[in-house]
Amino acid sequence: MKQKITIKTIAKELGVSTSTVSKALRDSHEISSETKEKIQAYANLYNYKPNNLALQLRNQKTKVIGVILPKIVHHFFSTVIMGIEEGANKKGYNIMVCFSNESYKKEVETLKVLSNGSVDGLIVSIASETLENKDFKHFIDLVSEEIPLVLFDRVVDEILCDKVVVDDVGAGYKATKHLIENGRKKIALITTPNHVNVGTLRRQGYEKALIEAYIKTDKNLIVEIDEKKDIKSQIEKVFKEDIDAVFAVNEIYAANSMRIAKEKGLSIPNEISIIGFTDGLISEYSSPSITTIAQHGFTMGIQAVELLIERIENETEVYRPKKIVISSDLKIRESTKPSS
Amino acid sequence: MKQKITIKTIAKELGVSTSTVSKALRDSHEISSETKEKIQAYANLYNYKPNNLALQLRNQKTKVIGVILPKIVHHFFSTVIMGIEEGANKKGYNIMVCFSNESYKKEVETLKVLSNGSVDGLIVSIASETLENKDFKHFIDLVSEEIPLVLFDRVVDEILCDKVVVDDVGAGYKATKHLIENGRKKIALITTPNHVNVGTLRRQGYEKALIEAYIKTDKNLIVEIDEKKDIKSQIEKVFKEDIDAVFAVNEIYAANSMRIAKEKGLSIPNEISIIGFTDGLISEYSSPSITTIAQHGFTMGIQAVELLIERIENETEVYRPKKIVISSDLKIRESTKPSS
DNA sequence: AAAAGTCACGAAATCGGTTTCGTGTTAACA
DNA sequence: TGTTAACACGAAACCGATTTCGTGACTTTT
Repeated sequence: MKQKITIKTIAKELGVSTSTVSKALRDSHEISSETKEKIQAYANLYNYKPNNLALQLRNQKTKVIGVILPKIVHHFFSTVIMGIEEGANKKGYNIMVCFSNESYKKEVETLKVLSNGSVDGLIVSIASETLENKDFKHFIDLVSEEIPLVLFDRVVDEILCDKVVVDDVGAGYKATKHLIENGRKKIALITTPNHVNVGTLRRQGYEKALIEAYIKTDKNLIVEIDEKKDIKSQIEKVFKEDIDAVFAVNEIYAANSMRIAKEKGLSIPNEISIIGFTDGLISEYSSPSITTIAQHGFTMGIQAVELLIERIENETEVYRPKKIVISSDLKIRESTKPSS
Repeated sequence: MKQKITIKTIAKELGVSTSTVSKALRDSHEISSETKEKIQAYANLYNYKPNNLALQLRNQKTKVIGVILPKIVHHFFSTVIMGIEEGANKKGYNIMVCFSNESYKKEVETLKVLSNGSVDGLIVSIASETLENKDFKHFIDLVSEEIPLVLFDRVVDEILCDKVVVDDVGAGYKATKHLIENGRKKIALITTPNHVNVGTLRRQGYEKALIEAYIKTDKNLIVEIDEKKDIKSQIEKVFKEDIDAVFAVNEIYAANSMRIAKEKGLSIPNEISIIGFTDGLISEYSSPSITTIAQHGFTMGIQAVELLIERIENETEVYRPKKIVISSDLKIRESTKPSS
């Protein structure tokens, strides 16, 4: 990189001190207008830009927010990032995005690197491996260092910090209830393994709706997907049962279910109704389009970042963790309708 | 944030100088093993972590790469980010992601902020507004400041820097040729406005394939989508023409075309074949699944970041801009087949 | 004319590290 | 015993900004 022009260069070149240059550039009243003009002209001419690192070091703040996500090729996380970025930008912050790729080890490392002063605060959604092995020490350390932290979507009670979550139980309930109201009784649930708690919560909602309708939950209708194996073949099994609806906890599972249903010659939504989660492009553009629970990722991002910046900028306040619950909406499309 | 422990704290506490602490922590031979152990033990106990900002300022490098994208809720850009992140991480870099949201103004601002010393180099895909008004001064300034810059996908000749692009002409040619080989003759092209040059290039490939097959290009079969208006209604117009195939330059246009075809009761791929661009989830999961040109976003990301880091770490070299062309593959699925 | 106040600027500390160079003490060698 | 070398550590400069405090030169007041 080309040698950058600094305050020192300007000072030497114009025969003044660095303090004078600094003050002149910040338009201080201490400096005569003559000198100011001279310095400002010079700075403009050589396109002087103050070095961010120096400012960050001196001010003890970076105006950067670290974001750690499990993955990104996923409509929900993409929209959350958009929200975070927009909210951050509005307050003059930039974001530094990293991915854990669902790996515990990478999460720990990334957290360590970012918490060394590179960022003023962090927004994280926990990696599934971490959720599985239940080791949250890296987060707890972070909290005890009092580095502002907001968890979203995938959160756990063990970590005492601000959180933004979807009303997963309510969402699972809404989805299931919608199917029941459509006259469906044999509803399959395609969900994640138990340790990914959002899956568990959505399942609770599912079970609650069934109980209310006096339908016995049937374990054979519930599939916990192991993402390391082939997804489609795992879902196929449940189609051997007698079912008239599928509730999938994400878009991919829903799309796979639909494909299987079609292959089996089942008409959607007549013979079988399908409902998904995450209102992404697949749901919108598949045919029939898929009824989903819209998670409002953008809103979550905005809320998370606003909460975080609030913490960063008002650290005097007593620390009492907040939890924001975003309600989700049912978006009815073509893949569900009352059974005839 | 809690007062962080610094080298100075340790020095004072143990009655040594800061230089001694620094050396001890870096395991210098200048320090006696006694002293080293004492200092290291203390540092561990209080969980000392060196302040990144201080190091960055001193070393004059941040180990951060800035990435500016036009948008992210887009499968192609998501995969590129994944590639960039993975490549960066492998070399010990982190990435700072920003979005221009296709806006010229935001692109200029973001570029200014990031080039103030916050990053060692930049990877950018140009905003469409910038392409439209052809004002590249902010990029040219960047290059003249010798800040390492790699452009990808959306690039222009006016900016002299490293570039990573898809073989767009070739891809457009491959797609069109595939349709022609399938016996299609009346091929509609759904593309972007002219200023987005990837669209233009793909169109060149389309025209080349037509010419080779002695098919006259028909302007009525070409639609340039204005994304500010409703996409679907713009595409619908071309369906009033007599067509037997559609080549769409991205996934969204392809999905919309398919939807329209279905609504019109045209059978896919028999009566009409559809081919898209960007091998994303929509193409994979829609039914019929869509034949596409796979852009290899992940590879592009990796290549871009490797090129950039090469520049950052070997600045002595004479500067001769490189251009890497990633070839794209045709991924044949259900939406195309020979006409009977 | 002496005291007080204003103006315009510079010296130096600071942020948190690293690194060069210097120095006092002790051990080894001639 | 005098010289030299090795050892273990500290002082200070440096990265690039900001900011407090001090000061010399004038001007104004009494």
